Amino acid sequence: MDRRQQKTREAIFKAFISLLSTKHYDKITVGEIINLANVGRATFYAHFETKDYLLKDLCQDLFCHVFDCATASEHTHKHLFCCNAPDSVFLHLLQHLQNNDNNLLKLLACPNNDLFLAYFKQNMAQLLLSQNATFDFKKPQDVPQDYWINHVATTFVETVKWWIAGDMKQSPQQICNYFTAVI
Amino acid sequence: MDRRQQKTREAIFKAFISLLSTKHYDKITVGEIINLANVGRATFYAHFETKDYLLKDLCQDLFCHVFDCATASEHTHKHLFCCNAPDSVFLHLLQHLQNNDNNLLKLLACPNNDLFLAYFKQNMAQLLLSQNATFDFKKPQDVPQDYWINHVATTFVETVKWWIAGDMKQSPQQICNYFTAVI
DNA sequence: AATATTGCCGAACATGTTGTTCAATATTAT
DNA sequence: ATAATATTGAACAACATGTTCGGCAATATT
Repeated sequence: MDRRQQKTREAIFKAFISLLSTKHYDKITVGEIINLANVGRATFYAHFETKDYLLKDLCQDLFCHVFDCATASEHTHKHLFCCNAPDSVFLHLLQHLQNNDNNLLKLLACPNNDLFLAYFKQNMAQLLLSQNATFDFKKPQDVPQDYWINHVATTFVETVKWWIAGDMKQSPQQICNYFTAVI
Repeated sequence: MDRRQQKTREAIFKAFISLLSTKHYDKITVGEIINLANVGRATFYAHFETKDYLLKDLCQDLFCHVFDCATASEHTHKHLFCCNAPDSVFLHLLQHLQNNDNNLLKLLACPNNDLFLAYFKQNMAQLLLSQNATFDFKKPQDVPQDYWINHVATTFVETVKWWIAGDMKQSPQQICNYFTAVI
């Protein structure tokens, strides 16, 4: 890809993230984004059809990386999955979050950024499906599978939100314990 | 209150609910609302500062009624709470939902109506706090109280969402069972 | 019943946002 | 070098917001 495209794309992403951390998604205008990104109006629309697509693309980039890491870790540090610790994929994600990889933290802390959280949840559910065998044994017998998946994904996202809202005073391990305690 | 005010207020609420059930909150314009409600522009703004306040007021009206019912039921049909059935307040709410009281269903089924769901959750959490003694015994010992409250409220809201998304094929009792199974 | 108060109307208005277009310019690839 | 491609910035129409106003209609007060 053209170096120019990369530069503007990243500038827009960066400006967007920065704005998201200070105000609600709905209240951010394209004008603000392009000002902060120092990019022409026409350029913005050459990259992103609308603001909604910008968020979508950003999420795709972000989650693609994080969750690829998570699944890749099956191979790279497989030990996490081999020692009777079926929750470790969660722990792993929490540690990523604590390191604030990819500014995910900023976005999760945004006031009411529901669209973003929906994408997060969606990716979680997908991950859970693929990891199905690993944690399946926990599921109560008489509950539908999709209900269960949705519940676990939701609970994880909510747990993270709660963690961040409280300034992340607990360790990832501690949070992971809370999470597994209620699941 | 003046009869005229009531009429327009209700007309606006009705139009708003109707629109919400067909499209996303963000995409609804004040113009559409006043057209459907058959109300002048200035009148709308005499009643509601902005569209956000309209939603807020609507939620207040709705939840105030539903949750007042729920807490009032402690007195009116106290039997629900006296027979070793600490989950019955949930069942009670689910039955309300199935009857589609106050069009709550329509609103819950809306695509991505996160603000509304946030209000719902908030009220749930409040209810849980007030009912604390009733269900407290379920809480895992080593988990913070506010984390637990948030978790239960979230799970309930998600359960309802899942129920509605699947066209409410299960009975309230069945849903209540799922809910208690995962909690 | 007469009067004062209050709410409604609807049109017009300033303001701001969106998404498109276009010609000029700068950067990259061949 | 030259062709292809990305960026710019300004201008534009279309639309949404929230305010203002004088005239009108429904209520409340006496």
